[in-house]
Amino acid sequence: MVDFLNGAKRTKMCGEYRASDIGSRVTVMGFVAKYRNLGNLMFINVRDRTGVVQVAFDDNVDKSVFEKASTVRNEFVICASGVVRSRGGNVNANMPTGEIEILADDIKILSEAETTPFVIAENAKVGETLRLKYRYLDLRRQSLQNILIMRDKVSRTLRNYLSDNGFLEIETPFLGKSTPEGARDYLVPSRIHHGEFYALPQSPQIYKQLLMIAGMDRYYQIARCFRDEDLRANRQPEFSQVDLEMSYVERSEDVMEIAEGAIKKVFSECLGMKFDKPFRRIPYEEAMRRWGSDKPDTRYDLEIHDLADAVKGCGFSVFENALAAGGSVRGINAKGLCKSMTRKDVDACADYAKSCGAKGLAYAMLKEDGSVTSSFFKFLNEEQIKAVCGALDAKAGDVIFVVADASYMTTVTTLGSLRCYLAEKYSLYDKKVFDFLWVVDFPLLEYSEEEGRYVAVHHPFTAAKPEDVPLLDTDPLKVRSNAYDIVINGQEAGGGSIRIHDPRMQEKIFSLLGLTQEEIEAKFGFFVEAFRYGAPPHGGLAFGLDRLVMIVCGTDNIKDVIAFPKVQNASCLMTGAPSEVEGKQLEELALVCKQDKE
RNA sequence: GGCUCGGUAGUUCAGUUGGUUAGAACGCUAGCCUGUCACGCUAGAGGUCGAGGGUUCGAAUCCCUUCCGAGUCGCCA
Repeated sequence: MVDFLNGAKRTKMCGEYRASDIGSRVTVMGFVAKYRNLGNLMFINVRDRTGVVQVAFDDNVDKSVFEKASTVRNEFVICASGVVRSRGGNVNANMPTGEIEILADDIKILSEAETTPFVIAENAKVGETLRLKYRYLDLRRQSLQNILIMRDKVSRTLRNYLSDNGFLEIETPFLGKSTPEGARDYLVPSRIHHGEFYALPQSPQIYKQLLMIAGMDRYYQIARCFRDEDLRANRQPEFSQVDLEMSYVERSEDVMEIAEGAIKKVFSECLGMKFDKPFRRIPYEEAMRRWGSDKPDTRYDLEIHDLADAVKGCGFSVFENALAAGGSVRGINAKGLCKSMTRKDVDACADYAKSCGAKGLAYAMLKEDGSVTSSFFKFLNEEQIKAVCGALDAKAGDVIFVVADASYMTTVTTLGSLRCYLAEKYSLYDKKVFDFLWVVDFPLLEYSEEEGRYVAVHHPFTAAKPEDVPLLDTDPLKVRSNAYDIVINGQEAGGGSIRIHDPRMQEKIFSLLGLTQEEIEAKFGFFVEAFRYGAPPHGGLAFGLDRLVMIVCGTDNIKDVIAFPKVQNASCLMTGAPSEVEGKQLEELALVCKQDKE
C-alpha cells in the first residue's frame, strides 16, 4: 500500500470507529463530506463507503496544520492522522461514530475538488438527469452505495449457494448468433465478414443447454443479457441474470426446489427473514382466474369473482352481450374504500380500465349509510343485487367494480391491472411484507394473430407436461408446459423450465411454431444436432438479478440498482453513448455512416 | 410510433392578467467566530428563463417548430 502521510497507513474505514478506539493513534482517508470552521476550531466529516467520521482540528495543537485544514472544501480527498478521543458532552447520537472524534495533528490533501454540480448529501433534492450525467458523484451518496453493497451481497450469496450445490460458474460468449425469436437483438457487425453480424445474447439459453450436453452437469453464471427494446422503470437494455441449468431433472419441482432454496438464502442472508414453509404453487389458469395476472401480487385481497350466474337474465345489454358472445362478467370488491373514494376517483378507475382494454367499467359504491351509487344496479332485481354482493362478499362501505367483455382474457387482465392500481393508489398492502409464490403449468403455446402462427409462451426449448403431449397433435393451445415463474410482490423475479432433450420432440415443436426444415437448419441446426449425440434430461431457471436487488432494497426504479444505467432512450447521459464513430471504423465494417445517408 | 408530465441562478423551486432592474432557499466566494454536527453572523458573485421562429409597443408568461428528460401504452420468446 502507498504511504500517504508520513509513513502512516489507513487504520480502518471511516464508519468503523467506535468508543473502543478511544486513545488509539489512527489515520483516516476519505472524501470531505462537510466541514465546519469555527475560527480556531474546525470539524471535518470524512466519508467513505462505510460511513462518516468527524475529524477535529484545533488551532492550539498545530497552527500550520489548522491553516492547511482550513483550505479544505467539500469533496476534497484527504488523509488525516491523530488520536481518537471521546466527544464528551457533545456526542452525536445520529451517527454510528458519533461518540468519538479524531483530534488531528496532521493532514494531507490527496486531491482537490471543484465545486460539484450538485451537493452530495442524502437529503439533497437533485433531478435524475443531472445525477445520471455525473453518476460517479451521485454514487458517492450513502444510499446508492448501500444498494451496490447489497447487490454484492445478493450475488455473493447466490454464488456461494449454487457452488455449495454443485454448480460450476462458466462464462458464455457475448458475441453469438442471432436467433430472432423474442426480443430485438443488439447486433455487432463483423469486420472480417462484411454484411454479417454477431448478436449480443438475450440470454445464454442455448449455451447453457449445450453445457448440459457437454456433461458439465450443473452450471450457473451471472450473465449480462441484452435486449433492444424500449426501457421502463424496471427494464434496462442490458441487465443481469443469475442463470442456472442442471442435468438429470425431469420434473419442474426438481429445479424449483434448488431455486426456492436460493431465494430463501438471499432473503435470510440479506434481510434476516425466516422461512418455515414452501412457497405457494399456483397454476397459471388459477392465477389468471383469481388475480388476472401471470404474476399476481397476493399481499392484498381484491380477488376476481365470476358474476355470470348472479347477473344472468338481468337485461343489461353490456352484461348480456358479453355472456352471449361467450365472454364473462367478473368483478372485484375494493373493501372499505367507499369512504376514501369520490365519484371522480371512480371515473379515474374507469379510464384506467379502458386503457387496459375494457370497453367500460361498471361500479357500485355501497355507502356506509346504506345508500348506493351504482352504474348498473338499476338493471338488477333485488335478488340479483344480493347475488352480486354475495359473490363478492360486499357490504356497506365497499366499492364494487365489474368488467364485462366478450373476451375472458380482457375481463380478467383488466380487473387484474385495476386491483394493482387500487392497491398502489390506496396503499392496500404493507410494504414490509413479502409475497413469494410460484406460477406453474403455463400454456406451452399461444396463437399470435399478428404473425398468424403459434408462438412459444416461454421459449421454443420448453418441454410440455408429459400428460399433455398427446394434445400437441389435437389441441396445441391446451398443452401445458413444464415451465415455472417465481413471483415476488407481483414482480416476475425469475423463470425457467424443463427443456426438451429429445431431438424428435424439438423438431416437432419447431414445426408447430411454423418453422420450415430450412429455417430450423439455418437457425438452430447446430443445436438440434447436438441433441443427437446424447443429451441428459435437463432444466433450469434464471433470476433477474436487478429486480431481485430492487425488491431486497425496496426501490421501484431499476436505475437505482445499476451502477451506470441507461436512460429512457437507451443512451448514457454520462458517456454520451451511443455516439457516431469515425468513418475509418465504418469503412472497415463496410457500413455507411449517418452523414453519408443524409 | 402513441399518450401524459416537466425544462427559470451551480442545485431545488417561486414568478400574478403579457408590463419597472426575473426572486427565495441551499450551494459558492471573502471576512469574523474554540464545541460544531443542516454551525452561526456579515458582505458578495452568480441568469442565452432548453433552443429557434412568430404574435405584440412590450414575452419567462401566448402560438408554432425543435431539443432534452420522466412515466406509460405498443414492444419485452
